[in-house]
Amino acid sequence: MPGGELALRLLGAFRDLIDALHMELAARGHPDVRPGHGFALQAIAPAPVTGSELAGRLGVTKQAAGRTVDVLAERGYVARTDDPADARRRLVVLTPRGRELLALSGEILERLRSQRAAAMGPERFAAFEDGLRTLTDGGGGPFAAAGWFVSS
Amino acid sequence: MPGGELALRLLGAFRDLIDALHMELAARGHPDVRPGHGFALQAIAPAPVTGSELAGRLGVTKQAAGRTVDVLAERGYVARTDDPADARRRLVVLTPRGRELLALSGEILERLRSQRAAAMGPERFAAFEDGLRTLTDGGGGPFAAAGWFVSS
DNA sequence: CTTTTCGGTCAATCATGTTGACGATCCTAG
DNA sequence: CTAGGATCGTCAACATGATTGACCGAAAAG
Repeated sequence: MPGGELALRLLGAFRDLIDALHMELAARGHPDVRPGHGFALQAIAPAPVTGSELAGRLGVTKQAAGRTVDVLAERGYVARTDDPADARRRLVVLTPRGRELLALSGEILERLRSQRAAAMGPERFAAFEDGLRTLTDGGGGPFAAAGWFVSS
Repeated sequence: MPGGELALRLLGAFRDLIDALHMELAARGHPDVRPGHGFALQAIAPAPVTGSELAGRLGVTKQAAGRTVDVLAERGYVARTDDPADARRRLVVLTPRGRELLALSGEILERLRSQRAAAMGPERFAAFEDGLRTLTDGGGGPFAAAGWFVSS
C-alpha cells in the first residue's frame, strides 16, 4: 500500500463511520447536530466546563469555543449556568437532550464497529485495532482535531 | 476498543500523517500548500481536467473548485489553458512545480509509512493494512473528503 | 435555426475560524 | 485593605472556504 493510499484510507474509514453515525442520528431525532459538535459535546460531558477550558481541549480560541456553545445551546444540547463561586465563569453543562444524544451516539458507533468486526472476522479486526492503537499511542489529545484542516 | 475511540484513532492516525507531511513539505520549499490542496492536485494529476470535473471529484461546487484552482495557480502549482476543441472549457494542468510537489509528497508519505511499519513490526503492520483495506473497500471515491467536516 | 444543456464566473450569504480590545471579576503581594 | 495583574467572557473586525442563485457565452440536440 503506497503511503498516500494509507492516509486516504484512514480518512475514508473515519469518514464512513462518521457519515453513517450522523445519518442514523438524523433519522432518530437529531438532524441538526454536526460532526464538529460531537467533539465539543464529548469534551463537555465528563463535567461542567468553562468556555476557556473547552477552548483548550478543542484546540481553538475561547471565542470560537463560545460560538460553538452558542449553537449547541440554541439547539438544546447544552446550557450555560452561573458559577456561584466565581461570577466571571459561566459553566457549560449538558442538558438531558445532550446526554441522550451522547448515549445514542455511543450506541450507534458501537453497532457500526460490531458490524465491521463481523464483516471482517473478529481475529482480523482485532489485529487491525491492535495496529491502529499502536499507531496512535502517544499522539496528541483526543479532541484537538476540529479545525486543523483549513487555512489559506 | 469502544466505537467512538475507533473513530477518534482513525482520525488521529490520518492527522498525524498529514501533519508530518506538511511539516516536511514546508521545510523543503512548499510552505504554502495546505492539506486540502493535496486532494485537488491529486485529482488534477492524471490528466488535465475542467473545473466542473474537478468539482465533481472533490465533492464541492464548481465555484469552490474554481476558487481552489485560483489559489493553486497563484502559488504556481497549476495553470489554466484553453481547450482548442471547446471554447467554454478551461483545462487545468499541473506545472512543473506542481509535479515536483506531488513527487515530493509521495516520497515523504512513503517514508512516513515505512517508519510506522518499522516501529510496529512488519507483520503487525501488514495485518493492520490488510484490515484497513478491507474496511475501506467499497467506500466512496478517494477525493470526496475535502469539505465534509463543516456545516451549520 | 431554435432550444436546451453545459462550463465558467459574479454576487450575496453563511459557517467557522482568527486577532485584538475590553469590562468585570478574582487573586495575591504588599 | 488595597493596588496590580491574571483570568473569563464577550464585542468587533476580518479572513477563509463553502454554499445558493443568477447569468453569459458556447456547444449540442431537435
